[in-house]
Amino acid sequence: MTARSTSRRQDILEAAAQLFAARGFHGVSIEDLGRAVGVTGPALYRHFPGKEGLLAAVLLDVSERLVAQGSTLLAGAARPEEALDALLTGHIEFALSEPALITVHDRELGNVPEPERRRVRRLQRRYVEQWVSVLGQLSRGAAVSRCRAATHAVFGLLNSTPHSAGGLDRAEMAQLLYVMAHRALTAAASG
Amino acid sequence: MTARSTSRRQDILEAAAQLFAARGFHGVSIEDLGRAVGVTGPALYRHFPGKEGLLAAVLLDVSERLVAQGSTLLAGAARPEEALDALLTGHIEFALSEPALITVHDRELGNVPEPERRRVRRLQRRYVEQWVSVLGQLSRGAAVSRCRAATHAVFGLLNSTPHSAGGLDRAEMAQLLYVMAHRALTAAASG
DNA sequence: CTGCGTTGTTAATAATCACTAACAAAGCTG
DNA sequence: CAGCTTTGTTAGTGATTATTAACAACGCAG
Repeated sequence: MTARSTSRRQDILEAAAQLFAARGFHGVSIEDLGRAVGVTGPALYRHFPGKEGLLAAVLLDVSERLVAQGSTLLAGAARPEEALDALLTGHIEFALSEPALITVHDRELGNVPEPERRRVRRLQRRYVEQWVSVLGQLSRGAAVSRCRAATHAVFGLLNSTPHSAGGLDRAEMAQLLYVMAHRALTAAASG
Repeated sequence: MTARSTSRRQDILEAAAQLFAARGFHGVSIEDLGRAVGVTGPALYRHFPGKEGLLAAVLLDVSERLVAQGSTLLAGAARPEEALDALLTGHIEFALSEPALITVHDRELGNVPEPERRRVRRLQRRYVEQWVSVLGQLSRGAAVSRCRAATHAVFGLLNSTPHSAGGLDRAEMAQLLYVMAHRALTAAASG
């Protein structure tokens, strides 16, 4: 694999994330994807096995990055409070930097074929469990199912960024999301 | 319009909400929609002008119901604290009762053609403004753009229910969502 | 230079899709 | 009962789609 083909492949992945986020998997054609990187549709088959395989590559990439980031952050945190702070800050940074990836990540799993689908699900589950374990440490006595539901709810809050997008600048938005998510989680952990 | 045709029309709308929520607008065919209510595909054209018109009807219905519910609740609330409580409880009830409608409502606007699209957008905006006005009363000094962002974020939190779905029973989930959303909003209003 | 792998192209294929046309049953209205 | 409306059917039609085939330019290794 040459340097040129690597960057072309990366261009396709990024364009695909943008288009899938904006119009949904079935709302984007192979021709659309090619045009977005300046080639014709069938050229994509030189880089990916097909449309579903392209989506699978996008989802595997984002899922792996989230889990890897989570592992790194958890390893560097001494106390659970620090861990929660790191997870929140990291996820917010990710959501604000790559809104298209975040959108595709929680909408398009259903269009990924097996066996990649199973792998993506596993990674998503592992990322959720990283949050759940921190939440469990912070709230003695809270049921795991409650921590899991709270984590999903906070993901919904944080991942709403791509859809609201609006009037706040990035720093204000990051701070707002942090304080809202933090309060929501501590409320869930102590309720 | 006979009683039978009304119920058939309603059946189609409900089936369409389910299918659009599960697979996305472009992931559902007219044949799929017909089969879901026990008729062939083309029979739908007796009740709706086409696939886009059907989606528009679904979105107009849910948008109107949310605004109407919001108006009723706001009219019955004496103080802003009561209003917020009512909006939260009402939205949670809606999201838990009709997850498919909630999902379609915040994903499929882009596939609604003009001029219905404009009407749906207006209704969605009015519903957001109902929340924003209450939030503004509760937090003197907070910028409107901040209140709007906080409202969108809380919608993301509350509307995450369809995707997590999991281990909690309905009453527990409702209470968890309430406390998380309430804390998140008061944090946003006072930060 | 020669030859080969890489990365494109255009053209064709087969499937699917939204939608229309033509026709049929069935119920209400006169 | 006769006729019109409602609601359905099956059989097209034309457009779009994902994918494959066949072929061309191009860079690079020998």
